[in-house]
Amino acid sequence: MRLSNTLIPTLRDAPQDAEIESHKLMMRAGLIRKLGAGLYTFLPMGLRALRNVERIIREEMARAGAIEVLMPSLQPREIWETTGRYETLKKSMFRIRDRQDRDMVLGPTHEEVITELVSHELNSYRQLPRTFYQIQTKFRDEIRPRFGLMRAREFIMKDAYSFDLDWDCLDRSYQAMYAAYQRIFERCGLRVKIVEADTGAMGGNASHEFMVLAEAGEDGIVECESCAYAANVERGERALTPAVEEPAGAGLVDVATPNARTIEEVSKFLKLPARRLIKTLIYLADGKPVAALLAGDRDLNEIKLRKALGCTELVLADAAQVESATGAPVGFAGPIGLTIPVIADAGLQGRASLAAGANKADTHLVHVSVTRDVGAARFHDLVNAKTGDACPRCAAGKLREMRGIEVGHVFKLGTKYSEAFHAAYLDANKEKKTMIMGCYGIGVTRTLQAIIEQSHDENGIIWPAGVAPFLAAVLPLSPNETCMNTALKLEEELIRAGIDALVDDRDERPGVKFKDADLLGCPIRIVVSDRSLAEGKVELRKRSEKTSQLVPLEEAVSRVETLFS
RNA sequence: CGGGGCGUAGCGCAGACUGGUAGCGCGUUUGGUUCGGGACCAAAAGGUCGAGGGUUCAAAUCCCUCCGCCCCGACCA
Repeated sequence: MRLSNTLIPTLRDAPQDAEIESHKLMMRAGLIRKLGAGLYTFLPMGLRALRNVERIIREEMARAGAIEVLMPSLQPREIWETTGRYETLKKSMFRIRDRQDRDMVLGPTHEEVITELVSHELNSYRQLPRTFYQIQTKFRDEIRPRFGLMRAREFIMKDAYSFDLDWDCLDRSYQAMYAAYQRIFERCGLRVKIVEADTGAMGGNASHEFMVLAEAGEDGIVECESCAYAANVERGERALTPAVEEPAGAGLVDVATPNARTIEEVSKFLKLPARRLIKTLIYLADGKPVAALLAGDRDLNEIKLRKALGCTELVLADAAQVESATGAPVGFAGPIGLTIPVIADAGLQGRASLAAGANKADTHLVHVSVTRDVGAARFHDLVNAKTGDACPRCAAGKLREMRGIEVGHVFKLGTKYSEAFHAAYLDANKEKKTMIMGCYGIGVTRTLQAIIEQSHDENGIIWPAGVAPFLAAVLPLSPNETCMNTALKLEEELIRAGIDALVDDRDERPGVKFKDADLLGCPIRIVVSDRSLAEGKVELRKRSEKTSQLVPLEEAVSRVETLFS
């Protein structure tokens, strides 16, 4: 491909709305352009790389025995009502009406569609197990689209669904997908961390996320320094050092703490470290107030709290609700004397000599003993694990926090969807059984951006060979016909060898071509110029390396081939 | 949805407080010189200043309404 015959609009400066490196580079290298919030056009370079990711996925899905289908994005409301998700996902779905006033949705995912299909088409144990997948555009009305393709409103996803005979069978399907995912991300040049994940609203009982470690990642991860344990913070646990009962000590004392509301202010005022304070948060669980207790140096995990309470809706109480529940303004809530239910983080069990709000304006209590003063509370794991906590799996390990971009997610779903759609089969004994499902997603467009986030330098993108839009960039440097013709001939030979090459045939100075070549990030750069041509040679350089080598012109193609064999 | 910020040429920005009819760098076009890490000289094109309304002799600038975009938070398969 000649650069002058395509559209690769590189930018010297990144648009001001691009925040993270990968987003800036996708804009600067002319991969994508924005149409609106969370809506992007793929330009030729972006599309070529995207197709490469898709190709890798298709190859690995085929190897794992999954079957490709393509389902509609536009879906009738009814199938969403079948599973009750028309209500639960209402806010995140784009909903539209057709000319007959029928309610439709733009599919945010396809469990309903595939299960509806399978319920009609598969009905014998002889036809199972089966795994279907598609690569399809999804639509989600994200509260806040951000970071380019990382969280878009329209994006491409590979989603796969397994239909199994029983739970053992599901385990095998799950394993096959898990292994396929490892291969896919490896071939994409990504280093991924596989973590235990929360199953969220999808239901099901086991789940792993494939995370690309990156500072810009939206997900928090905790991992053990010495064993294999790693989990999304949504679910990550910590080992509790056996609850040593601290002596209760002196009785409760009121202390005036004027205007000290936050943990930081109270800590400073009482000269106590945050971990000796009890943070009391008032929540409304399905509309009813409840107090959640945790140590001052901890962050509450709402997913854990919701599970512990067994409620569906959980919102932090507003100032008025806090005041009516505790009798004190926000900042002075404490567990003692509360009439609402109290639930406490297990890490507080046995602790003493703590401080807590007194449920009275400008007042805190000191010498609080959890056992003596808050004994009636229920204890559950309610907080996020953090760096330095003990590993829940191995004795010695300490946890550390990291951030990641979720590029893949595998779930054991169970029967939530197969039951709703009566996806069942007859077994060898003519008994009717419900299929067991798994589902497996890869954010394809997000993966593309994650590759750039993980593989770039100050000059631009460094494409891994498997996904590069072009494997080689050919730069005719000298402004004469010999040089240009040599470059074009080289391109032909590369194509004949099955290597996609991009020839920078623009009438530009060397510096411009070098800068753009670095920005575009093709794995191999071939410089053709009078200087080396005089000796019958061209210059080869890997994008990932600083040094180049001179090779005879006629050997150039074979040298490129060996670099990637 | 709450908080904050932004919207002026393709991109990055100044001008706004203190109203007087729009500017800089890069990019683009033409001509010339140049040619190994974003060249130089000369000439030029390109803007309903996000939209609508108001105040004023006069609005990019002041006021009101709306729209779009970004960040933090809440939220979320």
